[in-house]
Amino acid sequence: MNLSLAEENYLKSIFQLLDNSKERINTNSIAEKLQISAATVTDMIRKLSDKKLLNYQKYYGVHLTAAGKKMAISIIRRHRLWELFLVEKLGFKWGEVHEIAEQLEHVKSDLLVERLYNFLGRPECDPHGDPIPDESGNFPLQRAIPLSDTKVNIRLQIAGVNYHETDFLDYLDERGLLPGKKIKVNEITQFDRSMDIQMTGQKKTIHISHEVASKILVEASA
Amino acid sequence: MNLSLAEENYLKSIFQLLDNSKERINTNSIAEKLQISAATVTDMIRKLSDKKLLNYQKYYGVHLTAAGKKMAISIIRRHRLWELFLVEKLGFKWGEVHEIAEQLEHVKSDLLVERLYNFLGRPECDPHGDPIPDESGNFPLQRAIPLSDTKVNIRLQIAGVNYHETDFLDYLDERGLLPGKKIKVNEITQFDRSMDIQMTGQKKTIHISHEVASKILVEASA
DNA sequence: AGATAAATTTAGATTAGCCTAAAAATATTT
DNA sequence: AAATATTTTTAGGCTAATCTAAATTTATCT
Ligand SMILES: [Mn+2]
Ligand SMILES: [Mn+2]
Ligand SMILES: [Mn+2]
Ligand SMILES: [Mn+2]
Repeated sequence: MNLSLAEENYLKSIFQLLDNSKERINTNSIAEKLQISAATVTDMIRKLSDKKLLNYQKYYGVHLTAAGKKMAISIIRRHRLWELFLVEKLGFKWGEVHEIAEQLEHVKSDLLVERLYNFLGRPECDPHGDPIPDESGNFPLQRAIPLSDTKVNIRLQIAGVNYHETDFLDYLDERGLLPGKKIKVNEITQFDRSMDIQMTGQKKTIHISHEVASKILVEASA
Repeated sequence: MNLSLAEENYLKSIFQLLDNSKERINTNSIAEKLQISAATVTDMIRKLSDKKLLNYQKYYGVHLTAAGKKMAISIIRRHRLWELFLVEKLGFKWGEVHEIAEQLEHVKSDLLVERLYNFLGRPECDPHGDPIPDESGNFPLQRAIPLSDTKVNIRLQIAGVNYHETDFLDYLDERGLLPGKKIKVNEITQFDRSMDIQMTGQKKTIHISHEVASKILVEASA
């Protein structure tokens, strides 16, 4: 099945909106995510339905078929591999890569993807800590939790973020709060749930709001 | 100026057809190169003419403006950098990369191109020996000549090819006749101008036709 | 020079992917 | 249960990039 750029973007967006939990999503949510009109979405989901990539029930939204899901995961895989390539190999910052990966993800060549995957060392996560599915479409287990859900004095490692706006990524960049970095929460202010955190081997503490902490993902560190 | 994929392909093809020598090229040659109808070409060159990327005189063909030439060179630069990336970094064979580079060349990001260029060591040639223009659009000097134009017993180095069909590249691949390899012509058969060549440090000689020799580019070797 | 051939343009369609406005269906509120 | 609001679909249109067939222009041949 050879899909157009537009079709691929719809599938990817629908997959992300379903979010492994919702049974079906509605026309308007797709329209909003892709910043196009609802009328256009109706046309396209009808087309994708004809191609058996999703199930569409008039007035009641869509969900992906197995084939549609497979395609969506493949596009996400490509996106994340390219993002990692841009950061790891070309020295881009993590806030700079999304737009470029939006283009690169549509390059059609299975061989290319597999070679890129190996070139990058068969990675499990992209620069933002998002999981990269393997060749078969299986996602690696994610055991990261929001920093805001942890307690003080536990050794943690930054795994990624669950919010991808460039401003936020730049904010973390400036403070050195990047994936792989080891940190510890020194104190949590009960009042506003803001926290003082400290990076392993550094004296200085960093104070971040609950809002920020809730967008940083961490896992237990050895 | 943000060009569509189609517009970029027209500019690249027109640049290649003009070949640094022709004053102007005609509608049919573009149609044939891009495998589309002449009527479609007329429409598109009118559009590119409106955008001041080429000069078009009805019934008398086109030639590129400075702006059009600059764009064309930029696309060729991207194409060749990606081809080199695929061969050097991802281990593709030189016959496998063209189609993928046809897609990658249209990814829009100047920063990406410059980072890729540096990642590859600011190269002067793509995997087929074709010159890669620098940031300003200047092509490195090419001093390679067809193998068929050389004499016997001169130390030569393979620089590239001037024919890019996969079958031909595979033929050279099988015989180890790749860019960088040092060779010497042992004997030229007057009758059909076929030649016996030998790779430096190897006993075995390889016999190739004039046709093949005319498609291999070589330069003097130290 | 006139006839014929070839190349080019014009005219009229088509498809994908988008739009707005109006109509229809569903959901929510009173 | 009506009325109202929201969501979705339908209808009709637009642009980019393509096509075929017909008309026109230029080039070549006798
Ligand atoms: Mn991204
Ligand atoms: Mn995309
Ligand atoms: Mn190529
Ligand atoms: Mn191309």
